[in-house]
Amino acid sequence: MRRKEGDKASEILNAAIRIFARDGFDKAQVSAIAAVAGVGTGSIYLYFTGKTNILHIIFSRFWDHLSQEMATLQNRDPLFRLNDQLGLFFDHLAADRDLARVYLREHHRFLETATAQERHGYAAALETGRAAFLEIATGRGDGSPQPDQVGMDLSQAFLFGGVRSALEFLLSSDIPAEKVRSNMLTMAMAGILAATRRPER
Amino acid sequence: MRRKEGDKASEILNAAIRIFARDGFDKAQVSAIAAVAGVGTGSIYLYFTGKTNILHIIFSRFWDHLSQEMATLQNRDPLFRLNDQLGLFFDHLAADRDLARVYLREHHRFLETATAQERHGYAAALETGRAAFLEIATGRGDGSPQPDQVGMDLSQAFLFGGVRSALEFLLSSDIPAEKVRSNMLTMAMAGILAATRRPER
Amino acid sequence: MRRKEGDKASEILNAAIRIFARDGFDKAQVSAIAAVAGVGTGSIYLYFTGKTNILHIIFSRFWDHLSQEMATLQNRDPLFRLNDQLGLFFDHLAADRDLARVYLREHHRFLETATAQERHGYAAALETGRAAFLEIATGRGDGSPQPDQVGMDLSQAFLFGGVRSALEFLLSSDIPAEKVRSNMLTMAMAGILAATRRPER
Amino acid sequence: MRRKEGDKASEILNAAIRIFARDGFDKAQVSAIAAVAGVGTGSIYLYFTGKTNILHIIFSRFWDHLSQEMATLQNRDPLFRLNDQLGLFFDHLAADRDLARVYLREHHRFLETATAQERHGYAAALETGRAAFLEIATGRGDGSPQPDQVGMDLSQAFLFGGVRSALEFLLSSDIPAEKVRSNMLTMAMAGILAATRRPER
DNA sequence: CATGAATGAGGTTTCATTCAT
DNA sequence: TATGAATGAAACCTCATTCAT
Repeated sequence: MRRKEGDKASEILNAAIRIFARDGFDKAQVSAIAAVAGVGTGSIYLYFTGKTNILHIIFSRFWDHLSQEMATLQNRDPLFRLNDQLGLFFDHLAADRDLARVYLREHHRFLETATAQERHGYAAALETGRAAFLEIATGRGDGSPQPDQVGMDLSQAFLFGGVRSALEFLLSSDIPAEKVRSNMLTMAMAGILAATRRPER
Repeated sequence: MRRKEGDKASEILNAAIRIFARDGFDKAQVSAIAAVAGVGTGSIYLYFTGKTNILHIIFSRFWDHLSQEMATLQNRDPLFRLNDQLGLFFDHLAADRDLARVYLREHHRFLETATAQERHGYAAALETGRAAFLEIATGRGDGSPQPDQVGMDLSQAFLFGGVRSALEFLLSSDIPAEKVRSNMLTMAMAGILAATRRPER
Repeated sequence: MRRKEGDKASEILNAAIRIFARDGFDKAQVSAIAAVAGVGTGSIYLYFTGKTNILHIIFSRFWDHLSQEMATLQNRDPLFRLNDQLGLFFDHLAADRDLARVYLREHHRFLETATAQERHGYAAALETGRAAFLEIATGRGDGSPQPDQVGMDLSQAFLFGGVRSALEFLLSSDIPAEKVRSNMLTMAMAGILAATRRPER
Repeated sequence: MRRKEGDKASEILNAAIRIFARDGFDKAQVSAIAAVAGVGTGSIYLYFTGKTNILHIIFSRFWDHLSQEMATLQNRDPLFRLNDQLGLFFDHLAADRDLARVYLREHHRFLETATAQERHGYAAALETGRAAFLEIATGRGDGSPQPDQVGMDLSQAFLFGGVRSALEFLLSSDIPAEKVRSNMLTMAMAGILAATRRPER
């Protein structure tokens, strides 16, 4: 009588996403997660060190998976690659709206309290995006020896914020994900181009 | 024997912003707010119905002020007007980093639980931005009778998300606000243009 | 623009009876009493030492008045006198149902915490009843030198309990006070007779 | 490793009776109950929904037990049966003076706030007494087709009030319970007879 | 490994009382 | 006298975490 897939830890993570999405992290009760996961309350602590740890692992796994998939995107054109990366990020969250909800409301906790180890996948994903960005900037470069790193990081952040809002929009409306996705990417691409365009002479 | 500046309610709101920024809404203690405000714990309840109400009023006042200032922006070119609006939004939050922090982490609670009355300023600000957006879309229009409203709302959301991330970036770095602001606006403008551009023939 | 009758203290006492009847002593708020009395909250403390003191004075005045009226009952037959006394007690509370409610629920606090001074009227009323009782017992006596004082006190208490329940009954029904009163007195008289009857030979 | 006697819920109820008797319901602290019961404060809420619920269950159990025992009283003479019922009521409370104290001061809360379910035993006890009363009234009847129901209810209430006062008397004196009991029943019987006696021709 | 009964620290809110005006 | 804004102590209840079984 095995559960659909994966071990008990995954069951718990999955249940936690539902509960965090419904109640928010602070109001969420560990016992509720256990109930949804179909395990005893105490069993949670066999797999996780506590409620916060569950949240960390949720995002840790999310970013691990995402960064791995991002690494497989091989489009030669860095602009399209970045486009694909953002699309992938959007798709992963659009596919699990509860997870998206948790991302929107609780991801800051992950960044604030997770260990470097737990943030590894996140850092990797960020770096992958950064690489594409750099390639765009230098590729268009006509010799510019020092692309503005700060500006690039900010641009990258800006795009993430845009995708974030697109997800928020998706959750609060009945618009098909595909339409939101394409609109969102249109703006993102334009933003990238603007950000990497060299200041007028 | 008046208080330093403003009434006691404002003192409490101000203190709450500091505490919410430091501890987050859920962990924030009313007694800590009272201590920072220099009033007795019970006095909080003379001015507010509870902790949640304080949060609502913080954002309610913020949006009321902002929407009023946004209404004064009179640039004839809607694109520049929108640019000014986003800048204004950014400036208000960049000027009070604790408030920005609270905005980033707790604004969703405001949208989820505040009354329509409390959300009035927010709605007004949104509408002001929407109007500029519509003007851009139709102004550029060559007869297009029905600008895509959903697309416009999404674009607006996208921009807010971008500004949001710019603020997040600002808080986590030592970059001067001015630099973040200009970079952010560059991307925003490019996004707007892309969003309102008619699909290629 | 004087109030109907009496001074501010009486207004407060009257208001307190309404509030105590409605909310119970513990839940009753001093500010609510002040509001009903039409005075400022702080003014309460010009006339009374606190909430408990108000309760004490309510009952103190009640018993003072009652004991004085009881002293005027001059029926020569002690049985009828006792009957009149119980009737008087009933009438006073039946005439002010809020006061009756307060009596039913809070009188024990008066006995437990009031000073001897405050309980003076109560003691006097009790003594008046006791005297009638004793007269009945000895009057019927055929030489019994020592009427059973304990038994008499208990009998008196029993009667008070009966009247108490009659009042409770009155408050929870629509029966006319007069009917309740007469039924109640019928039982009381029978009880008295039984209590003072000498054990069968 | 079982607890001394009974389950933890009973321990808590027992402790609550002591604390309610000592401090009154409103002043009683849940933590004090827990301490006396020898459990953690939080454990209270595993067995009861709150402080009020504890009070309800105390009286609910009391009346359940009492009504069951009352049902076993089989004296053919309804007068003696009623006598036994009152005696039983007295005995149960005289046997636990703290419970008696709680009854005297807090029973009205039970009647005012308990659910019909919780009041079931109370209603049953009342009905048992009513039945005996009716039997007395009709048994003595010489054809009276409609005994005065209101008068009977009032008489029953009167008796309960008398027993109530007897208990109050018992608590405030050193008189042996047995003496209080017999005196009390003497008066009660006389009252019943008077109440059920047909008005003189 | 698994459980869930038990714990107790901790926080929001109420309200009797005070006192500056 | 009269006021009512201000106070702050106090208490119910929740829930993350533990541990005996």
